[in-house]
Amino acid sequence: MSPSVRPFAALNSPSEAPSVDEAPILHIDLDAFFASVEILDDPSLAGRPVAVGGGGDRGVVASASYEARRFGVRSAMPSVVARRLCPDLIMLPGRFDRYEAYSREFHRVVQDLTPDFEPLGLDEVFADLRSLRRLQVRPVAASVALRERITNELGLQCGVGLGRNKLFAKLASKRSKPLVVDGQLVAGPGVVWVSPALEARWLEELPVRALWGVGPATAAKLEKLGLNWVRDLARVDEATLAGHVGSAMAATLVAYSHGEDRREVVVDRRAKSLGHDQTFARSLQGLGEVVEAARSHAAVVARALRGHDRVARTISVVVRFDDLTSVSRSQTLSFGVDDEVAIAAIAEALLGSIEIHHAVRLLGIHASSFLERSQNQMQLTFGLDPASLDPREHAVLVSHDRQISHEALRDAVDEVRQRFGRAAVGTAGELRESGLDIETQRGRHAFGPETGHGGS
DNA sequence: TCTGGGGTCCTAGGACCC
DNA sequence: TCTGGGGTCCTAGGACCC
Repeated sequence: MSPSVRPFAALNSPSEAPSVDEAPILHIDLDAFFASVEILDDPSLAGRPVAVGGGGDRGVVASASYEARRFGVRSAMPSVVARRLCPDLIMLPGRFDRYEAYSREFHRVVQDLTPDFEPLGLDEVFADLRSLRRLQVRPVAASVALRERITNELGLQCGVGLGRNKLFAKLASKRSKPLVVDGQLVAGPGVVWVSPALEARWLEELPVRALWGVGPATAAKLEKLGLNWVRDLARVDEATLAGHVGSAMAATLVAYSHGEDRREVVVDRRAKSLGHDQTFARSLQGLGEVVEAARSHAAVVARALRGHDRVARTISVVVRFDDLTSVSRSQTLSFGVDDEVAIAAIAEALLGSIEIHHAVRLLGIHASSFLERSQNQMQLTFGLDPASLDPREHAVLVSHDRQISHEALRDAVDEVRQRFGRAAVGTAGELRESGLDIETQRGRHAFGPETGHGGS
């Protein structure tokens, strides 16, 4: 059931146009973004069912054109299913450099309206309009102009939502979009404002699943409690709810059910982690193949870290088996790394502690606990008496070389192995037998269990 | 129909410090 | 002999978002 609230229908009525204080938060969402970029770059695709995503047996749809959606194709749907629903579906692998380029242009247009905006992924933005109060900016007029510029300058369609907070702005932008009804495409209103007077009516008709943060698992828990609608949440005891969904989620849900959302528009959100995951078309068999894959993963992560001018103190690995169970391991170092040999060494030691009992369909390596690269050495020395440090770690500090010392890294790898006991060491031995020792990669680093620094 | 890859945040338990 | 409470950091796993 959908809320019986008209979209903002009076764009030409100044008396109904909200002020910045009535509609301070704006949310824009580009329509079918990846698929639309593909169609712009290849106009022969226009009017045809196009999806971007993984094409193989294990792929999913990342973005689907409205023509594809008429057949029921949706984001996150397995590609196998999508092709079944739409045999003529044109499945494209995705060109993220292009999407990033369009995304930058998108942000440039938003920037012209206000610098107070927060991107979410490549195709969405929240903006806080309050700094425009004194410029007499009217949110609806600004939204209409924004849509026009995005259409004219980028060739992309989008929907805009306006509301008192992020919760309502996002609900509104969703309502602004085109809709597929009985296989037919119905145009959306383009700009929707949830006026404060109508907030309660919007919430009244909304299923819990429509709220930010409520996915399949939480929705199932709520359903068991008889909580299917947002209005049900408004009457629930928060402490009781917390017993089922955790205290943070309970507080958030109860607040949302009353139309309250304290989330700010955060302008300079900096990444807190960065990683690379890959699902293999053919699952990997045994530790040797997994370790080999980890090398190239480490190189990807290292490049990304350097691209962001960061070093990471924490390296994590995640392995997903064919039975879809996952295991992760992580290690936090006393220093940051951004070097593929170092990341590979830590990752391999962590992988050595995982029992590879099934074929491996996914491997991920992630980096977090960032330091500014320029701070790495200083961070270590600040407040520390070098005399209290392990002499080998001290060697890192006194070296002004950006590269973490051989010895410090070897100690870190040893620490991983100590944490996980003999099994990890034994597994590392297997690595050597499989000829995958890390010293093969660069020649001067060797982190075998007992070899010390070998190398050529 | 059977689940990607980029991320964020939360939780619970344990270690450690004061 | 048996036992505090708060705070921080780390780890593993889970859920969610685009």
